[in-house]
Formats: sequence, C-alpha cells, structure tokens
Amino acid sequence: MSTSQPKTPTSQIRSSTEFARYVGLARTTVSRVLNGQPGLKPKTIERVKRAIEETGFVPNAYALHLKGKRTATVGICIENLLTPPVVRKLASLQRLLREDNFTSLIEVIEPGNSDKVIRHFLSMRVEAVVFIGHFNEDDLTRHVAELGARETPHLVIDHVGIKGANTVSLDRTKAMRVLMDHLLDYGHRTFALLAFNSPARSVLDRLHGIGDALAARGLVLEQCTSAHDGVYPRVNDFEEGRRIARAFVESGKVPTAFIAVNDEVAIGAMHGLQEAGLRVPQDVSVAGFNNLDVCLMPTPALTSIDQRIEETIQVAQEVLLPQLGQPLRARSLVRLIEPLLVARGSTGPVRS
Amino acid sequence: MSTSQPKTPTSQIRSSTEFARYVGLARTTVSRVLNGQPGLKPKTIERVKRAIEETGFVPNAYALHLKGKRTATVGICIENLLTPPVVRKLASLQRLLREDNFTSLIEVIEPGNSDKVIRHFLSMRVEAVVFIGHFNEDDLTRHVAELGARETPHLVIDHVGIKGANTVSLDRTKAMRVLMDHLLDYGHRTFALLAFNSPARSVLDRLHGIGDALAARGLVLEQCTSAHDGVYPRVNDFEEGRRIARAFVESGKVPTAFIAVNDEVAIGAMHGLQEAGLRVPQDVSVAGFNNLDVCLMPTPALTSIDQRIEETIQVAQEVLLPQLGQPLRARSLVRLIEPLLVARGSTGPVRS
DNA sequence: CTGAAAGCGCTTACAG
DNA sequence: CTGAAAGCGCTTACAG
Repeated sequence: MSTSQPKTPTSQIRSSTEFARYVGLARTTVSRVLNGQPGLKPKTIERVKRAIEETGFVPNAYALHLKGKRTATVGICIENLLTPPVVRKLASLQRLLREDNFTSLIEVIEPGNSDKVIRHFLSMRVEAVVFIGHFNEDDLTRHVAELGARETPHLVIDHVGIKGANTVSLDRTKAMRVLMDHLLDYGHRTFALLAFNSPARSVLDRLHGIGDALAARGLVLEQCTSAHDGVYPRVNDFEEGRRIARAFVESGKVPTAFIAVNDEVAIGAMHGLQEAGLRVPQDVSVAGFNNLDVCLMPTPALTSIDQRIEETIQVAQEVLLPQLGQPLRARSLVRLIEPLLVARGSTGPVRS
Repeated sequence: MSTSQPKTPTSQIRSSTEFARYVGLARTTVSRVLNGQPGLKPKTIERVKRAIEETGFVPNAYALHLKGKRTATVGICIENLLTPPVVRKLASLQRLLREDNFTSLIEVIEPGNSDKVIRHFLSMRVEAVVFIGHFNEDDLTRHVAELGARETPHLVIDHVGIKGANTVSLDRTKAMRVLMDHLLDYGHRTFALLAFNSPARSVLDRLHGIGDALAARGLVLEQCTSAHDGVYPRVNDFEEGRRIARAFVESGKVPTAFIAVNDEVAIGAMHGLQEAGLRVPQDVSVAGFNNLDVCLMPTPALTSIDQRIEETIQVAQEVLLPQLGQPLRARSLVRLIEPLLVARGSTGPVRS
C-alpha cells in the first residue's frame, strides 16, 4: 500500500481522520508530526511524511485556526488608484510579511465597500489591518477606532492626520520644502503648480510645504505661484501635463519653474514646453514627484522626489510586527519618512 | 441594557454563544437571523440586528466554513514582475470576483515559493486557483495537474502552452502578425527587434508571429531582422531602449522599422533615434506593445498593441465561474483574445 | 512513545 | 416560532 505511486495524490483524503486511518496511526500522533512536536519515533515521522506525499494531504486551515492556532493573517486595504508607488508598497509589505510567515488578505477599497472589507477581515480574524494609500477620511477614522475597540492593531501608510491612527508616511510637506529650496536656490521666484487641484490630504500637505518654503524666504504663495489646472477628470496624466503647459504658454505668462503633482504630469508638461520652443532647463525648470523609471526618459532627465518606499515599508514592518499578539499600545504612533530629492537635468539656474 | 450606547462596541463578545447570551436567545435563533433564514418574528430579527450594532459581533469565518459553508475563495497567483498590465488584470479579476461575492487570496509567486503558495491555497480550501502572468513552466504544469487531481478548477491567464491547462490569453502570435502586416503594408522590409532576447514563452510566441508574417510574404526572418540586445539584466526599460537604438545607429546599419518588446523600450528607442537626428516616422518607424498611457507622451505618439485586458478578464470570468462547485470538466479549454493594433504617429510609410 | 476525549464556534437537522 | 444535540476537522491536555 505504501509502495511507490507518488505521482497521483489520492484526492479522496480530506481530513486528518481519514489520513490517520490511511497511515495507520492515531490522529493525535499525526497532528504531532504535522506540528513538528518533539518525542516522536523517527520511523513514525517518516511514515507520516511519506503518506503526505502519497496522498497530498493538506490540513484544513479553518479547523486549525478554529482550534486556537494563530491565524497569522494581516488584512491590507489598498486605495483604488493602483499607481506604481502604491503597488510597490503593497508588494514590499506582502513580501516582508511572508518572510515572517504572515499571510496577507488584500482588498481594494472602493467608495462604499470599506465596511464590507473590514467586516470580512474581522471575520477572518486578522491579527492586524494595514491601510495603504488615501481613503475617505471619515471611513478611515471610523475603522481605526473600531479596530482599536477590538484590540486589533492597525497601521496607516501614507494617510496622515487620522485621529488615533498609527501612521507611517513620507513627509510630504518636507518633500516639497526640499524641492522648493532646490529651486529657490537656483533663483526661481515664479512657479507653476501642475495638477495640484485635489482636495486630498496628501496634496494639501504638499501645498503647505510649498507655502512654508516660500514663507521662509519672505515670499507669499499666492503671489509666486499660478495654475491652469483642468477641471475635467484626468484620463491620461501625460496628456494633462502637456495640456496645462500649453495653457501657460498661451497665457503669455510662463513661470520659470514648473512643479507637477507627479512624474507623469511633469513629463507631459516638459514635452509641451519643449514643443512650444522653450528649453529645459535653460528657459524653464520642471520637477516631478515619485521618481518613477520614466524620469530617465525625457531629455533632460526629470528631477523628482523619491518616496523611499523600501524604507517606508521597513519602518512599517518595525512598527507593526511587535504589536501583533501584544496588548494594544495606548498612544498612537506617527513616523515620518525623510524625502529624497533626486536632482537631474530638468532643473537648473534661472536665466538671468 | 439594550438602550443606547452604540458607539463603543463591547469587544468582549467573540462567539455566537456569548452573543446569544447577550441578546437572550438561543444560538440557533441567532444563527438563523444571521443567515437570513425565513420564519423569524420581525421583533426577533430586530433584536438581533440591534445587538450586532451594539456589540460589533462578527461571526468567525473559520467556524463557518468548517461547518460546511462554501469558502467562496479563489486563490490568485501573480508573477513576480508587477508590470502595469499584470496589475490591471489582477485588479479587474478581483473586482469581478468580488461582484460575485468571492474573496480572493493573492500571492506573488517568486522562484521557489510556488509550492508553498499552492499548499496555503489548498489549506484555505480555495474553490479555484488562477495564475496571472508567466511562471516556471514545469512548476505551472505540476500545479495544474495537482489541482486537477484534487478536482479544484484552475485558470491560467497569459501563459499558453501548459499541458492540460485551462487558458485565456492574448493571441500574441497574431498580435505580432497584425503589427508586422501594418509595417509591411507601409513598405518596411528591414526590422530591428528590441529586447526580444528572452526565452519566455510569451516572447517566443511573438517571434513566431513576426516570422509568420514575413513568411506569408515570402520573406525570411533571419534576413529581415537584426538585434543589438544587451546581455545584462535590464534596470530601466527606457534606458535599455535608448541604448539599443544607439547601438543600431553606431553600427551604421539602421533598419527602417523598430519593433520593441514593450512600450517602455520602444519609447526609449524613439528618444535614442531622435537624439541621433533620425525623424520618426519619416526615417524610422517605431512600435511598442501593451498600449500603456505612456504611449501618448512622445512626439509622435507611439503605435502599440493593446492587450484588451478588460475583455481578457471578462472571458476569464465566464470560463471560471461556471466551474466553481461543479464537477471538473474533462477537457481543458483554451481561449485566445484578439489583439488590437493601435496605430499612431510613430509608424508610417517607409521612405522611398 | 501513542491513543481516547474534550472542545474551538459555528450550522443544521430534529424536536417541541 | 424557538431550543437542545450532533458534528465539521483539527489540537491539546490527560491517560496509559
């Protein structure tokens, strides 16, 4: 019976009872082998191992966890907009969790489904919930409170300003201060803001950073900056950047520095400006945000802000893992990640 | 007791027993309300509903499924390389599954971890497994066979040629035939192949398509095409495209049409060619693959092949859902998706 | 070193 | 319309 037909797992065996009968041992013994407990005869272990290969038996996770085993599961909510930075954060986090033998449950939060997702996570008895990206602030605040009441740890990545939330985020305000200082040092005093017309907290924080940097030099945001942002939904960020750049050119008032909400808009704008005969960076400087691969493509390459995603996720892990299975910490914790300015050819001294 | 303090869920309640005691009903009754079974007094239903709000009680999914409820879970394996098309397929599929009240378990397959992932899926008693992208062919074949032996349905998206696998994929061979016909009709007879130096089945299929299209006009692949592909690992596809384009220019033998493995390489190449003083499409035509947003960015915009991802996922759903909970179908099924050529300014008639 | 018994949190016949 | 009992597939004391 236990000879050699290892190729076709007998799919009949569905429970440890059947499996134990197949091996000819008590369920208890089998369970102990499966869990690597000490004090088993090598021969017994060998028998069970071989039977697993023969039958392809996989224990039922639902019974395991019902019986008190940790679920070792973390629920991850990600925002609707699957931009490269969000995907990279998700992938990095999942990898780190898996290295610690945690499974992740991943759900995209869309308008109106966040309660359902959280309930699902709770029913799966996740040991923590992580939010990556930007969400409806009220929903998020409510979920954070509910998780707290259930003593389930949570972590909010990227969305700052949520009451009571443990947060890890790029310091977006500082990011823009750093970028502005870079441009101000080059002598720029007039700035085009491209596609910053969003009420999202992440964008507002960045506008604050811009304002702070200007204020530090005695300048006023409203006087130094201008915008021609579209009001329609953006279909393609590249196109949008080009469109806005053109609007500046046509208006006849072209600032010396263009600051875009992201790299795609920046590159679109750069193309728009170059098509209008302006030279980058001799006539205008252009800067993006996120430091995507695409930054290396235009000529000159695009100056951008790197989110340091690996570092963000590293910190996320350091903050999250110690909380799992522990009594909930009383005070919430906010960690900000230092932005990294990657200066390339698209920004330079203002023409005198 | 059941007055009004709805804000603070009493996190103590962790089981239906405790919950039933709280409401003052039998567990059976509570269970029936939770499952929406008929024949309950409205007042009873009301009582339970209110208690749920008061306590925030969420039933334990592990007990539910152990007791025989369907897990309504699908395992999704995605390839390591999280390119935009892969992410879009994943997101679309998960959305469709959720609309049918299926939960998805998502795991990235990395070299050597696929067995572990499949075991995890099996232990979670998934009702099907979906593979998105390209994987080690032997692993994939083995997993497909194992799932079959366990009567668990599966679906392979994108990876054609797996024995016994239910497959939905873009017809990559045809995609290249269509693109080649487009270029051949324009009079092109010399072709640069950019970054097709991969042994992946998806790339080989595309090379076959190129060969077929040439053969149909009495031309021979080896005589019409040339390559300067790098042997190093690619860090940045844009840079790689530019580098390869430069190699062609420096070699002094510049084909009239450049066909790239993807949009990023194509755009990099286009920039490289333009920087060398060649005009697109007057001097050279350039074509990409995937029809990403970035295609609209260069001047002229990039001709590309659209994978019709929504259609792919739609078919995936139509093929997969009917299999769930059904006896396993004997013959495997292969569906190919028609590619869509999106001709833009980067391709044009060959200079006479 | 191995086995029989209890119990995790649910649902589902089966009685009342 | 509601309740007591059995059982899903495991693990963990507790005996032998």
